[in-house]
Amino acid sequence: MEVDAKEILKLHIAKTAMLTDEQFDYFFSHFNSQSYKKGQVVISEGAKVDCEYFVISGCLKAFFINDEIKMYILQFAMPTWWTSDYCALYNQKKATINVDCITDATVLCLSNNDREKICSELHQVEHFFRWRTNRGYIAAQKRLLSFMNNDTRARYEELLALYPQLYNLVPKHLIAAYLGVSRETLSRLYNSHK
Amino acid sequence: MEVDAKEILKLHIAKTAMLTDEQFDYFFSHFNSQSYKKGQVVISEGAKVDCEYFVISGCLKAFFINDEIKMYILQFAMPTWWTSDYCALYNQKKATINVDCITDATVLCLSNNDREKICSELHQVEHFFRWRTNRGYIAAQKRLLSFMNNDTRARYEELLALYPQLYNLVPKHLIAAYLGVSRETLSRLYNSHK
DNA sequence: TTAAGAATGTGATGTACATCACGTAACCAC
DNA sequence: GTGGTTACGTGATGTACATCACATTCTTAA
Repeated sequence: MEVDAKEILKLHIAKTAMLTDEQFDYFFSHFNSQSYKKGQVVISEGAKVDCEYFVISGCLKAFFINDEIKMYILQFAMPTWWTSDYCALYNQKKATINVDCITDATVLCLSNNDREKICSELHQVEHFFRWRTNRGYIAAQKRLLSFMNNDTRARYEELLALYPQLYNLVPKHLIAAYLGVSRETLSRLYNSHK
Repeated sequence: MEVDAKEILKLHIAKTAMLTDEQFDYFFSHFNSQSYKKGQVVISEGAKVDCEYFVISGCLKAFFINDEIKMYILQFAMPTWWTSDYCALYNQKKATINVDCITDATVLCLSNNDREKICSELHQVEHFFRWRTNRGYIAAQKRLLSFMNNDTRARYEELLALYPQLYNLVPKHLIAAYLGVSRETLSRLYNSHK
């Protein structure tokens, strides 16, 4: 399992950065493996945020709760995805969002300090994180556009096209929370024909 | 003017990265200064995207046109902001969004190739761009949350709190296009008391 | 100076959604 | 198995918004 996780991260990094085996081993030595049960909380609003998380297996969600009532999902985190409360992490603030596990999950944790340390020690690691964040930025911008431009049905179909696994993996009210509509509306949507 | 621009960029970079004067001069040598008139197009959909733009003066907008009808504004770019079609730029694709000038403007252009070149040559430059993108990512995520969570009035007030200059600088239908509502709705919104 | 085009206001009407309310079915714990 | 919680469907009603239509100013160019 440990070995698997290391291999998964290695392949993931190799797509963007060139690291020698020794460099990668050094890089990897800063990660801690962690296992969670379905429903377990990883980051909770108001708490201190120390780490970001690289998902090895399972599925997490990053979400915001408004007025203690409505939940909005910022991101589903599947294997090889990164997640955290980046706003809190990078600015050393208390968490404003929550992260928990939709299924049992294993992740690799990297602390903020260690990330900054290895980024300054290894230029290629800094390069990797620049590109990773870049892709995240582009994805967030696309989702923003989709929000403004498309109606709920189109966004629903877009989501399932992007993550076909999601339909069977997560309960529908979470999909609704990602799309930003009520579960009732989503239910009516895919039960009406077409 | 040239001197001003250089100084503005230098101060901007210094907030995130430590560059010696020679390093900064070298960095700066990759930028081209460019002036535009109000209404001039910087990037148009379907065209090749070569550069990103650092705004020295004036105000630009990055926007998407849907079905040749409705416009959605992704970003207003004010002095010391960066803008481009990053999706197209980083993936070497044709532009899917447009960028043009709301007012007369001067910018510093940096080509994709040159950015990658100086990023690999100067670790501190890579560091700068990682942080810049990071801030963009966090801002995009916040805006996404605001879209899901807040109604139009709250988003309108949020926008004006963030950019007080905007109210007098840009026509209201552009503010509506940023908020993702019709200009009629926005008009009714701030003309109804409260 | 004038004419044309933008930007803005405002009414009337339609609609996609939220919300509330209630019901049923599936899952889990003891 | 039984009771409790979670997931999910579906009707009725309300509302924030889009859309269309038209009037009014403000801007700009010839």
